Amino acid sequence: MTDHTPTPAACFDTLPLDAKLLRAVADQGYATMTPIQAKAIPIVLSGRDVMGAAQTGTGKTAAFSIPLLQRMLQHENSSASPARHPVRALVLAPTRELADQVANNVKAYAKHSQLRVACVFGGIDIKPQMEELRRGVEVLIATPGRLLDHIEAKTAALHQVEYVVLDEADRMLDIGFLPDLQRILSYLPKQRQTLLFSATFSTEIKRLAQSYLQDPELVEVARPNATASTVEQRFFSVEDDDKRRAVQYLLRERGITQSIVFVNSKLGAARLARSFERDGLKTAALHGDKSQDERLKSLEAFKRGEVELLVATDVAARGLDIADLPAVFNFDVPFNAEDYVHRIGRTGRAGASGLAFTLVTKSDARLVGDIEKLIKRKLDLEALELEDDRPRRPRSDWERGREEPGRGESRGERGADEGRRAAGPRYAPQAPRDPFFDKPYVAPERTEQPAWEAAPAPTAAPRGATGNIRPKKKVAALFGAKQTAPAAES
DNA sequence: AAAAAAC
Repeated sequence: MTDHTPTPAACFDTLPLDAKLLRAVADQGYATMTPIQAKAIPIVLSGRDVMGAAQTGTGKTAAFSIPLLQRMLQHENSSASPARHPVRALVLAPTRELADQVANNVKAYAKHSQLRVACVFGGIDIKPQMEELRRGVEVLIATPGRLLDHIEAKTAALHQVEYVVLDEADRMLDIGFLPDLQRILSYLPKQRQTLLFSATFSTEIKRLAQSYLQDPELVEVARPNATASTVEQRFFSVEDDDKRRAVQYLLRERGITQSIVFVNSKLGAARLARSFERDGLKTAALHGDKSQDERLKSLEAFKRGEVELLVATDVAARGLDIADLPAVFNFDVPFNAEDYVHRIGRTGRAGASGLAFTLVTKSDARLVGDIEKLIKRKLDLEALELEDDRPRRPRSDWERGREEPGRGESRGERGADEGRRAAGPRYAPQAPRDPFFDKPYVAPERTEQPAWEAAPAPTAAPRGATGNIRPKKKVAALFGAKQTAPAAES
């Protein structure tokens, strides 16, 4: 008896796809389908509505855009009015960056066809978008607000839409886009194919699907709340004041060339980015208080490898696809456990391995408990013992402001901590001793084998060797007995 | 506690 060998992944060229699409897929370097593609593409080709649960980074965009393009190509010549080109496919996404990214993917798949793909979102001049729409667009990717602007300005005619995709639908509901979605969908023909993708199937999502999808087929590849097994998740107990140093320590310790540092507030992101920049790290910020132009520039610089750290709010948590991103930091524990899953989903994409480091302070105990419940895993906290041999700049006024008496609860603890710090001048400016801080930042080379894979393997993490990371403790042990009873109270 | 989106 032969034991069952894994079934070989199906290739795109086994699908009944137009040669133009197959060529575009091959141009992208894809041969085999991901699980969601293998499941969803035939269903979409059959014309059925789809309700898809797929983690980001699973090839979701290709899973819906390739079969939709195929269906559009099949009917390319049957267009009633060849002179005019109404929007035939509409894709809605929750954030501007996501819309832009989806559009770039769809454009790549459509590049050998005559189908025109455009993207509209807010924060940038509407006039070029109007001009592009006026010239004619078959596939439109949009964020809801700006699309409504175009509808009102009568620059987007949606009365001929045949295909609709609601991407990251749960996020769109979170943001409060439901009224906008309802309005947009009311402009569309009832006779259409609708695809809905969501990380979770909450009651709200189910209700949305019930209203706007017809007899949808459920496509589920990974448990919606599962985290990629290829991501090494570590939780470090730190104090607020040590977070920045902890990040820099871990970057060095694990040889991380690039990472996203997630924070909970826009202001926090701006400040932290400035601090890292002052520390000599090539840093960019990405949050909703930046102009759209700056946001796109930050993201592009990061994707090109010119920027080492991207300090971001949850605007970057979902869906963004950054190739070979070795690590993600949760500088702040996210308020919603679900966002934790999305944040760490930026790394370890497409089967690559990744690191997800979360910095936990005492006040985060409850949030960590929420994460434990969501990912159904017991989490261990590790203590970082940061040596005080790092060159430090004087703290900013803001940082000093944080030490006002009466803020935070860790006054007592801090006394002992200050004693330890007294061993070395913590903030005294001095010449950098560490080559890490000396050498100018060099953009990491994009190679087949990412540089970080050469870094110490997860199991060979030099914790013991350096003695800088103390053994793991149960969350409960660090935060008191409250955490031991995960059962919902009251 | 906050973030995301239209002006």
